[in-house]
Amino acid sequence: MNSKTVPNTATGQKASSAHRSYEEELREAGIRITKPRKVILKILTQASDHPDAMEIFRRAVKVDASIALATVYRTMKMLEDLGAVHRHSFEGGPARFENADAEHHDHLIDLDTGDVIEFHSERIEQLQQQIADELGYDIEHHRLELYGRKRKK
Amino acid sequence: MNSKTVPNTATGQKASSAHRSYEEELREAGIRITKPRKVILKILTQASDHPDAMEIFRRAVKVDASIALATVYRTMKMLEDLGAVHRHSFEGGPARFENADAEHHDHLIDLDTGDVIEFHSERIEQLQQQIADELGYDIEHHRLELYGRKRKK
DNA sequence: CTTCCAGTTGCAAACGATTTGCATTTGCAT
DNA sequence: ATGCAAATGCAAATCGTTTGCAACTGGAAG
Repeated sequence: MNSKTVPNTATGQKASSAHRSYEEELREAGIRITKPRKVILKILTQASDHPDAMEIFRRAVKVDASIALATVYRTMKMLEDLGAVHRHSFEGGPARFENADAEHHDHLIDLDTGDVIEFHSERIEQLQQQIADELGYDIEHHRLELYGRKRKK
Repeated sequence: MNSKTVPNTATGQKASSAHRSYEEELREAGIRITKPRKVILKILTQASDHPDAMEIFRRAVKVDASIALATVYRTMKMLEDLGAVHRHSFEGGPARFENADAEHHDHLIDLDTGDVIEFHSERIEQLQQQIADELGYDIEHHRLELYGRKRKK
């Protein structure tokens, strides 16, 4: 009860089916695969929502009570630097993460539930590009978030 | 060295010329106009950039050394609730504020300098609206930020 | 132009999210 | 098995922001 992929392509299986497993990525990058990391990576692989660090920590502790919150933060930072996950800082709240290997998309955040719905508009992307061009800038990345509530009726 | 309005309509005078002065707004809302508030409001009226609370505080202290940072935060919250200023939380950094009575616009943040360039695309607004419609949502507000660097050459 | 008190203030302590220092483990290449 | 840089857990530190509280002050009422 926290996130949905909207173009709703297939039928709701594990939304974030990593193409290349996280462990493979770490191995390729020459980064150690430790016990706490395994736990966190598994949680991320199974997650179909956009959990924040504390939520990941809660799920991790259930598997291995000795894992520290700091390790979750360190691991998420590592994965972000590696490009394996994306960090989103929605309105005020804590940063929330999602697997990076999905196609690019933006988010609509349900103000009542916190649910995150993903969407994508090629047309908007083009317009953004065009605007940056006109302003003489190269876009590194962007952020488009719609905040709203389910339409009544 | 921190913000520019891009459509660059007129020649760079006080970018945020409040239509209705802040003091008028407070008065109308039945909110007291105190000494520290006067200082902060003046700073905001003169600001042509998007200062954060600490920056507003620094400028305020030059005028009246006894002003507290907490007062700046409280005043900004008050103005935001009043709808007189907009709060933007760009990438990680602290919240930055701007006068609310300009026409709606989005932002391009210069990753090298922190400068904020404003832009507006009616077409993008329409597309966002359309997307929300399709998803069955009413947009409360949105956030579109482009992060980039000045194009080389 | 006093009086009065709810609204405001300054200050310091509390906060939530995240990061960091450090001494202790632990992957994993040898 | 061995060695050591990398990673961990823990606690303390940081950053931006909020809050409790006692002292202070606009500005409406007299």
